[in-house]
Amino acid sequence: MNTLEPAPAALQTLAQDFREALRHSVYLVRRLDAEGELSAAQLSTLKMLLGDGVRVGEIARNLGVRVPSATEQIIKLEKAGLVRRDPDPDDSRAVRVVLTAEGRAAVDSANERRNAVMAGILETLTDDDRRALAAALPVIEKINGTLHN
Amino acid sequence: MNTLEPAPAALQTLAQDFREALRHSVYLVRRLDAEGELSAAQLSTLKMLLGDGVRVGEIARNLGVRVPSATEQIIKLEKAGLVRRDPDPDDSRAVRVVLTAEGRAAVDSANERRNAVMAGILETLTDDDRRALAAALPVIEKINGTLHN
DNA sequence: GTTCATAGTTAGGTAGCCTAACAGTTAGGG
DNA sequence: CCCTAACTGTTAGGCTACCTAACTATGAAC
Repeated sequence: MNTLEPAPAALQTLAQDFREALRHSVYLVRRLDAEGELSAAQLSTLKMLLGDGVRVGEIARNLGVRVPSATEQIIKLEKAGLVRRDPDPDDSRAVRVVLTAEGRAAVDSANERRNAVMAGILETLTDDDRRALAAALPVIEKINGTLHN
Repeated sequence: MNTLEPAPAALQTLAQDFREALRHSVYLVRRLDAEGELSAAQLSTLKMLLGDGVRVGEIARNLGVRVPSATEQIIKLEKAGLVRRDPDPDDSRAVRVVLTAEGRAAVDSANERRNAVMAGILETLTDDDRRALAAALPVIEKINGTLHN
């Protein structure tokens, strides 16, 4: 659209290719998550709780989902004994979700298992490949950051 | 685990970081798909049909889903008038799924819209960022390729 | 010409997301 | 004060996209 850009065609191509790569990666993420005791959504939720108690709204915002979706995950996790819902001392409307000891253990083991699978894949790459990947990571994170408005 | 590796810790870290980046990217993909006339699953299915007629099993394999899931998508697309199911002349058990003219148009427009959004994001990066990203793309594709067994 | 394998559909179930409607709590203005 | 508006979270109901199991129909092998 903008003829002042140096190489708009290259940008389009990169956009297309990157988008395609991400689309395929969704399947990879799916496979990493498939054989786990914890679903992707649950693991993401738990990870967020590693600090102190977190409110439901904040969990939803960080996950990029609506509040009811976060509530749903939290209820499942609570039933599984991985989180606890404490009343917020400062605001009795709010809830502070905190990890239980089991929850913490579950995060650790799920993370380790997934990382091991990914490390296994990365092991098959060349050093140059891994360097290129590492160099692009901050960029990908920057792109992902676009989401947080 | 393997002490013979030159830098196992770095590999673990890269695995962890890359996994994290991909996990976040799922939300980006979700956003790209959200405001579209075509769902992600439908667009992926349609894209695969740009060549000649493709069999249901092949579509499922390429999408990384089971055959009934592919059937389900195809039926929806057929109802929307975007694909046709022709009998396979060589094997009457099989079905050849082909794009209709509307289907082709839908792929094009959906692709263009999504690419434009992604290009808009990439535009905000530096040249170095884009170079790093472009360099990593083949690596990411290689990793994704791991899926196809 | 049974028997076994293969291609696809149908049926029924689950996870994870959504919006709309609700209940309880807080905060501000008359 | 209290009444209204804003906010936090839950409940209810619905959708999409996946799954497994069971089925139909055709093809292949012997």
